[in-house]
Amino acid sequence: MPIKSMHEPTFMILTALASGPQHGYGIVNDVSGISGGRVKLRAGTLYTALDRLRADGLVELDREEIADSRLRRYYRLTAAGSERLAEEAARLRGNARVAMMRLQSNSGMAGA
Amino acid sequence: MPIKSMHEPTFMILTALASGPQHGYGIVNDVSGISGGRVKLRAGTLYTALDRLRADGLVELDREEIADSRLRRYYRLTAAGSERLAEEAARLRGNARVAMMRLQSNSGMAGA
DNA sequence: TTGATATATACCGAGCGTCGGTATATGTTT
DNA sequence: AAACATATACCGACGCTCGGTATATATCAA
Repeated sequence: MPIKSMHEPTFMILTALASGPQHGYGIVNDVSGISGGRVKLRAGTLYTALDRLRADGLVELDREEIADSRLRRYYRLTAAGSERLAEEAARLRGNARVAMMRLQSNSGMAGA
Repeated sequence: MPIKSMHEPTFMILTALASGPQHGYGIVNDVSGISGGRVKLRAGTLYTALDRLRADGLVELDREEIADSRLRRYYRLTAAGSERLAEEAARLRGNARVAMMRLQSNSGMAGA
């Protein structure tokens, strides 16, 4: 069966991890930055997604640290996670391309 | 509030209509084609989405025809629908770009 | 002529992922 | 003392899609 399409928050989490391991809160901030403030990950979304991505083998635990007596749990992309993200990115780019081409070739059609 | 992100089937329906009015079944076939067979719109998804998009003012009824004693209901993008699709396409392209850049700069990191 | 496939519309329950809120806990800033 | 940032995690509600079903006509194959 064809690969099911991914939601934006999930895609952004994988993208955040594509530049190296990060902990949950770091992902939230990174995603906010790379999306121009558009995607504000909710705690519920983040940790639910992280658990799901781990179960799917796309993300795994990197290490745990204690910073200022607060736990930091770092996650990283697996090889499968990188592949999956690459596929998704290619799909998004393709979809964007088709839409833009069609919009452009019909840009002057109002009322025609 | 920021514009909520759109799911792939919805995006594809708008894209299909970006090249001109089409009826429901035509949209299904068009979307299958432009997605390389990846997105097979279900009847439930299509008509539910069409109703929602009409309620949101992104799509409107174009005309109705009878072909071979079967009803054909044509839909078209509104100006708001075109704008919305353009925004979405730009967003997708941006997301794909960030993901690809990050994957590329980390392409040789396995085991590092 | 019976069944399968294509065209064409539409509804419905189930499932999944996100949203929004809440809880817990520590450190810093006002 | 209150507010805010850091940091994790759970939970109910909501929305969109999935998968199945229903209806109806036309064509094509067994």
